[in-house]
Amino acid sequence: MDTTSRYRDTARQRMRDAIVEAARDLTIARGWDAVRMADVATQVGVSRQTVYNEFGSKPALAEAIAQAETERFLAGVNDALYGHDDVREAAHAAIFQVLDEAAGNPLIKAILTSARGGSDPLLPFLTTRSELVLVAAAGVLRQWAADRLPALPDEAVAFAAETIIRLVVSHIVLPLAPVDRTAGALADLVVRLVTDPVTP
Amino acid sequence: MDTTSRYRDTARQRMRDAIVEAARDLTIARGWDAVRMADVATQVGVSRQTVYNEFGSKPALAEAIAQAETERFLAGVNDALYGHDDVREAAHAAIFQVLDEAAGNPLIKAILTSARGGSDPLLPFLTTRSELVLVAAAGVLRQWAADRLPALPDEAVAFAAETIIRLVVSHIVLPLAPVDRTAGALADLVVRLVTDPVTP
DNA sequence: ACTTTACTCAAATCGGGGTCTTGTCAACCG
DNA sequence: CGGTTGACAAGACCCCGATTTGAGTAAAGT
Repeated sequence: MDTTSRYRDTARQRMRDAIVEAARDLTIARGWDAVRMADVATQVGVSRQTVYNEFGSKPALAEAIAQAETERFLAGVNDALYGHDDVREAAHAAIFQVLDEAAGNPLIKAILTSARGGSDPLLPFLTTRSELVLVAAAGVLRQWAADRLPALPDEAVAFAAETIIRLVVSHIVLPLAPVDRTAGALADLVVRLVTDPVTP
Repeated sequence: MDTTSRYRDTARQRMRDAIVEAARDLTIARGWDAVRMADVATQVGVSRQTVYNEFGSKPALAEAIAQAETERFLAGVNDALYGHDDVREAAHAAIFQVLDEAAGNPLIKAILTSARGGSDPLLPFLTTRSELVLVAAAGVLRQWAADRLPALPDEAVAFAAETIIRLVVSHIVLPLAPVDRTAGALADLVVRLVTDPVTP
């Protein structure tokens, strides 16, 4: 029974993931309001009722999409940061990755930039999520700094993290230079923020 | 005739200014789409036809409003910068002034933040203007830096200016701390960007 | 367990009639 | 002349029923 229930759960989980993924793809393709629960079900190959059994409502499904996308995004940032020993290289990799993903993934872009007054026709409730993601991203950066730059005072880390996040979002919203150039400039700024003597 | 035409021109200019000011006030009060050309005319005390004679169309009037507001804004930044000898004080004054004005003046806020996907119901064509204003603001900062910090290389000035502008806009869009605290933190950052040794 | 079918109901969509605004013109005044 | 007034066509906008769509629920089938 243990194994059975475990199997059941993983199968169920697989189905949930498939539904979320299908809904995600449809959302990217046509926008959330044009996504029909029936379409999602058909695409996955289950019945509409099953989708309702799993997620309960359309907003709940949207929430699941947002959550999954957020986790993927934060994991990506985390991996980029920890994938390099040099501070500048780590910062560059993470910033580049975010800029690149935002350029190609409308969902991520919407999540990261919907905090503003912008009324994206996509997911109206991402406005709430946006702050959560930005706060979570700041947490990732702070954790990484605590691991790799333990000498840096918390205050300096917090300011650097917030500043870099704001600048990255700003460059997503209004890109002026190519992505790698921007990533390079911001990575340099990170180094300066992090190696600078504290304010006298 | 010289004096006559000059007088005519200043009278005309006064009327144009009055029309723009009235239209600006109405826009702030009710939003641009709710502004009727007839209301503007009545408020100034001229006929609707006169407004059309002066500006030609409603979009053209909007353009005039945006231009006037932009000039006032940039002049304010300029004055704040040149009103202090100390770099930190000058930066603080300018940043504070912009944050404060954006908080209280919806037009300025719209102009500064409409570049993004944000579909403000106010002036849809400010999207174009936004970039112009930000570029112009960068120009003001660069000129000031050239006057007050001639030793600083152009490249460093350009990066510092763009970075500060992006951060200020970011704090307008998503304010987290009180205005004076934000202004203080950004002013400190200006000092660091400006006094830092260049990248080795 | 999942599917199928059948149903309710709220909200979005559509259409059309009327109103309001813009933009233009010409006649009129000081 | 510079401004006002009144009139007017064209198009945008608004209100309001009629219709359709799609979310959500229930129950029976397999």
